[in-house]
Amino acid sequence: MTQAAFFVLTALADQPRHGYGILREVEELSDGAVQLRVGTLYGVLDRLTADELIVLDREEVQQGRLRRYYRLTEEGTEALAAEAERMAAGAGAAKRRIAEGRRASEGNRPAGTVPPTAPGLAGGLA
Amino acid sequence: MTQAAFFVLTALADQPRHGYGILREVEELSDGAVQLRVGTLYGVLDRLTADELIVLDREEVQQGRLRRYYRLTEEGTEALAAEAERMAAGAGAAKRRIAEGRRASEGNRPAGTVPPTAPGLAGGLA
DNA sequence: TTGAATATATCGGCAGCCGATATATCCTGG
DNA sequence: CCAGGATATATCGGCTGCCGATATATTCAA
Repeated sequence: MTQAAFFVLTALADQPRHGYGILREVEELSDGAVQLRVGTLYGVLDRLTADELIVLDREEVQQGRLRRYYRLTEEGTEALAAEAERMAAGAGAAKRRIAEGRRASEGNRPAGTVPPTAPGLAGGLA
Repeated sequence: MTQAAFFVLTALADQPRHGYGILREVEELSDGAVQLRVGTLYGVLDRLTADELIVLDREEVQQGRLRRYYRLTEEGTEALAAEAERMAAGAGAAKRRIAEGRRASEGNRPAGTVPPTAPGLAGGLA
């Protein structure tokens, strides 16, 4: 799953939204870190629809402007949950390895000089 | 940062590795979930080198076969840590939103019928 | 009346992943 | 002895997918 698809699914996870609303929501939920582009959105929407991860919920006309609302399917919710799990596992693996690398480059120092930052190495990537 | 680049950096986070070793390491650290392809690897390696996130550590000849070892630069370690942070935040945001969506679709039901599965809503996305 | 925000959509360029392919060595099994 | 698989490097073309630019239309504020 691409980054863009992940964020679209995430934006739709709590409630149905229309295209432009997804754009704003992704920016907000990522605290401005992720800016989903208009040119990216509709391709993603088409692909997610084709994969049946999202579905057209309804169409509304608000103040003369068409709003096309999408919502997650059950399959889409599962796919998003699985992806979130993989990302969390990947992030955890990276963090542990960085810590390992730091320990290795620090070399053997007199016992007790290293602050106990080391986390447990439990858990892998699904 | 692409997924492939992320996993290459992760594989290199604890110690220098050569190309083929990265391939095996990524598969192992992801528990078989991620299979980095040979055709993908060298492009990633070139780009990461150009971006100075990794650097050629040394070359060895083991049993007549060349091994080209790469290692993370300080910048590479920082970039990986930052990406891991973003991924963890994104994963957390997705999980919270899925939970919110579940609550919304469940509607108002008689108090006490819903098992207390709801996790804490702490943390945002950087 | 001009510009920004809202709202949709398309298209071409470019970046990047992947399968196929190539080359070469070493080891194991038949 | 030789075929096949693992180890190890690298390249190339095709396809997918992101992004900037562009187009259209309405509403509202300056």
